[in-house]
Amino acid sequence: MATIKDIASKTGYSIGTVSRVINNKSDVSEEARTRIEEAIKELDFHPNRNAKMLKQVAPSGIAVIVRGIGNRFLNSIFEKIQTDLIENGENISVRFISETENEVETAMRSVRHTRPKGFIFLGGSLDDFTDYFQEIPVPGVVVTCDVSTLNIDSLSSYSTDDYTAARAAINTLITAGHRNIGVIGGYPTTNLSDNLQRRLKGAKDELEANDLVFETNFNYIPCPFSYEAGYEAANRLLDNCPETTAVFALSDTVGISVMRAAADRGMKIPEDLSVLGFDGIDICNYSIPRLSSMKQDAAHLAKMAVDDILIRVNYQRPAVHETVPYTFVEGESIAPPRAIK
Amino acid sequence: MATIKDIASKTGYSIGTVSRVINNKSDVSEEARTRIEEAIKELDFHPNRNAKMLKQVAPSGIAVIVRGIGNRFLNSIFEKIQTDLIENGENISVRFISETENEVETAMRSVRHTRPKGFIFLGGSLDDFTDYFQEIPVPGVVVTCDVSTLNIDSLSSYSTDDYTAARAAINTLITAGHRNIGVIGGYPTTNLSDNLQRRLKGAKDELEANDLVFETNFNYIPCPFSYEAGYEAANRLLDNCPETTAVFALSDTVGISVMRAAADRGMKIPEDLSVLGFDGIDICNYSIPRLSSMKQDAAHLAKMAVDDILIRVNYQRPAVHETVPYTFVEGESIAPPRAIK
DNA sequence: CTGAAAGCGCTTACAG
DNA sequence: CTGAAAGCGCTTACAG
Repeated sequence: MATIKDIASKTGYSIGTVSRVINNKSDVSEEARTRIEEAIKELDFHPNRNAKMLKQVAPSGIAVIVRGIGNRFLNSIFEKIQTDLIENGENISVRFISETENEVETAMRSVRHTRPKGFIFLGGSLDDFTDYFQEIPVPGVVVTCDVSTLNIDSLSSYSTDDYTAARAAINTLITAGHRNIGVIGGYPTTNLSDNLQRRLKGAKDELEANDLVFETNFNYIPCPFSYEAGYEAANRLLDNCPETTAVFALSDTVGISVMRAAADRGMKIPEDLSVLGFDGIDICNYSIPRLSSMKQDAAHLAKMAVDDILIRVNYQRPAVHETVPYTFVEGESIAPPRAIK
Repeated sequence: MATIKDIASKTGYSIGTVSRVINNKSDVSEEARTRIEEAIKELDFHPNRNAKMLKQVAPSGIAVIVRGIGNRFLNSIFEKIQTDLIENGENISVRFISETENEVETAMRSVRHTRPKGFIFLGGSLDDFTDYFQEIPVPGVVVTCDVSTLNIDSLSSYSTDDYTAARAAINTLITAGHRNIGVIGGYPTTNLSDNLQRRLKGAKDELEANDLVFETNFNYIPCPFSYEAGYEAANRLLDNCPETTAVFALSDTVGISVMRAAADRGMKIPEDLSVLGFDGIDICNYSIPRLSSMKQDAAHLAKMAVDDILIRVNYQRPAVHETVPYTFVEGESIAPPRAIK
């Protein structure tokens, strides 16, 4: 494998000069640049990144960490962020990690080894940031999860107002005439700054504000966001509360499996059961029936995150925490309950 | 950030000795090991991977390259491979790349920088391997794509027999009584070793063996594997051939959107239109109706790939190319055509 | 504009 | 069992 030395000896220049052309430094003669570039082509030379990073001081590029490998919603944000970043001429490195990994530890490793100028986190757990992010010397922004309560100067966040969106979701069902409403998805913890907890709290508060019940493991069934888990949870809910006429699913994936579970019980959607999802991923528009959903604005979130990091990477600016509007996307999965039709 | 020198001076040992305990070499006294390990904890020292890789000669770990970021089927294989590899105590590094990137170039960069012992490729394009894989000095295995025709000594492959599975798919529809069959998905190229091309060829051959037509852009509509593209393709197909009673979709994603498109045209599934997908991903079991599919055995593919690479990483063995059985998973999306009911 | 030299943080023979 | 030294492939002041 060709090294910088091979290029140097082949062209007769010193490795210092070769290094300068590799890194597009200005003080190199045209002739040197041309000859060295030719040699690089010829020998198929690629600088060893380890050696480069070992010595280089200036951080470069933006590191994106996506927490949730198969997560369609985060994937859709990622695709937009990638496009935006490339348009702005920034190098980008991505890591997809599973929900069980710690994104901030991943980031710390990244800082040590690849020295990015800044981070974008898609998804994330509040606790991970609380424990470690202070130690990371470059700015970051987290998307889909409000971290304003953490008060970390270098960490912005852009998220949907999950609490309000969830209240609106329940309200949509109530407005359609439903009084027997179930909730499925997520897991009950005490960390109320977590976005799923806000979603849950919103559902609870709106139900209770309307004198409706919200009881964990009765009409609220926690579950992970997979089809399988959602299906089981839906069955538990419908076993517990056979009079249920509407379900708010904390994610679209769960919403899809709720529809399936209902169908397997001979219920028609939306006539016998209304279902409302969350996120607004593409499958909503292709399921039968189409799944109504509280849609998070992925494109907007992506744009805010990119603009923010590109500025804060170059200028000292306080972190900002903003919320982007959600929209109710009407599908075909909500109708008034049979009784009042 | 603490370096190996800090540990050395803190403990009074030389950096050589510190390096030995970091790498679990045998010839270190118990006392040295203990004291150095303590210091490592205390100073929160993490070896700089760039420096390590720069010098280290012995390759380590298995690199997995997944080509297709949001691909549910490849994701499901990946999850199993990850588990298998961890159980075997192997370090694993993953890269998710998009279909437009070249997986072999990614691998070459990886070799240069992280020196893995071997590669597992999930998905892939034959052409990329043809051009470059010879230059990679460690063994590899590609999953879902048969590369036996390439005759690269260091490259195994495990795949579904796409050709036969596709013939069986069409045959299933014919057996159900269909004569007006459409095909959707993939793209027609000339590279017949590509797995999608085999799938396509299988469909074509089986149709023609039964005196049925297969005509690109008439009853075969090529399209990328997204809901949106599948939906449009389905509409084109049904516009072209209104008498279609069954569709073979080259992926489940496309199958789902075919069902949606048909429903939007007022067709009932399976009464008016039978749909058969390919891959057997989890959504098949949660769609309404459940999507019948030619299922690839993800768990089996994963196990074969891991066993293969773990052996060939340690012993000189010829590459092997094997095919794992597919299974027809019956859902609720296939019925006889109305006419003969 | 260019070269010579130091050094990034490690690993690895080589001595002892 | 341990240390001293060379060197991995680069970048970066420093001279000139």
